[in-house]
Amino acid sequence: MALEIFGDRWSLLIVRDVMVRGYRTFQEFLQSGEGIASNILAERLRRLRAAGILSAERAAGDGRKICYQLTQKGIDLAPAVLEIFLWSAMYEPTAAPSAVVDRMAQHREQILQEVRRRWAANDPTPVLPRFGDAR
Amino acid sequence: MALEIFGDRWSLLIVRDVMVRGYRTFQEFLQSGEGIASNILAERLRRLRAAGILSAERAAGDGRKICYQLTQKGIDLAPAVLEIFLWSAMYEPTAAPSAVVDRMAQHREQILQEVRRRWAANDPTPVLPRFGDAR
DNA sequence: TGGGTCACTTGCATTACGCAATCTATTTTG
DNA sequence: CAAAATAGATTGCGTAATGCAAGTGACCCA
Repeated sequence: MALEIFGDRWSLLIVRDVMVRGYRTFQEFLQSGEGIASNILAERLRRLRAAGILSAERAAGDGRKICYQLTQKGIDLAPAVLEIFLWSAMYEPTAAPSAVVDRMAQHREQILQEVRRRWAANDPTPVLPRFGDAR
Repeated sequence: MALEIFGDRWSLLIVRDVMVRGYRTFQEFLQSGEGIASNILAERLRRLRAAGILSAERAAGDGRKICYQLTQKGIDLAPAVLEIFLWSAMYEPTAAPSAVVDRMAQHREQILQEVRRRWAANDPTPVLPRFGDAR
């Protein structure tokens, strides 16, 4: 399995954040509340780019910011991310309300379509609210 | 997400091995060809038990062996493991033949049912052959 | 032009990991 | 029944990864 890439605590979390929370910049990842250190974040972003999962370009309008986005290879992780989320929500009491989760579990394809649509449209609107923290 | 549990290189690999390759004992995990060290394996098995994903009992017939099995919580990881496998197979050239993978991708539910059936029946027959190594 | 922001980088202490050897309990062999 | 073998796991030790705080250079804004 792809655990050379995801075999660590942060990489999949970054992918999820850009995928469903619409995060795009270093600061957003850094302040996402999971507590990743800045050097580790930089290293993971570099690794994800090297793996062809993220792409990066300077933000139009603010030359300091770098805008990270999922590649096709990256967005193709959506089903895996969704399944891990659903499992997590099923067994970790602090996550999203179970009614919401149940509904999500019954409409997997619909959710994936929406995630893919937002990716294609470059729409950073979060797919999910943050429910405390659904980590 | 459940990356306190899976945020490392080995835990998900162990779950996959017991889920689809039918591995049950310390030696089988150790010799699975991924190269995990014995101290790390012991620690991961302990952690997975503590997380309620694996259960362990002495093997009937040979009191030295310990037979690890997935709990309900563990087998519920099957969809996530499958999606990660499919993604991996899609993007890593060394994995299983693409015809096999394509067929799997089109019959997800069927495969999951088979995995669950073998779990319920305590049938250790591998679901997949090993294709070199589909890691 | 000065202060703030942004994406990192650096230095250093702590922790995790990989490897080989070792230990205990149990089983098999002679 | 004693000796060798096997299974699961632990220990010691060197290396790599991680966390934390501080710093750097490019860029933006008043």
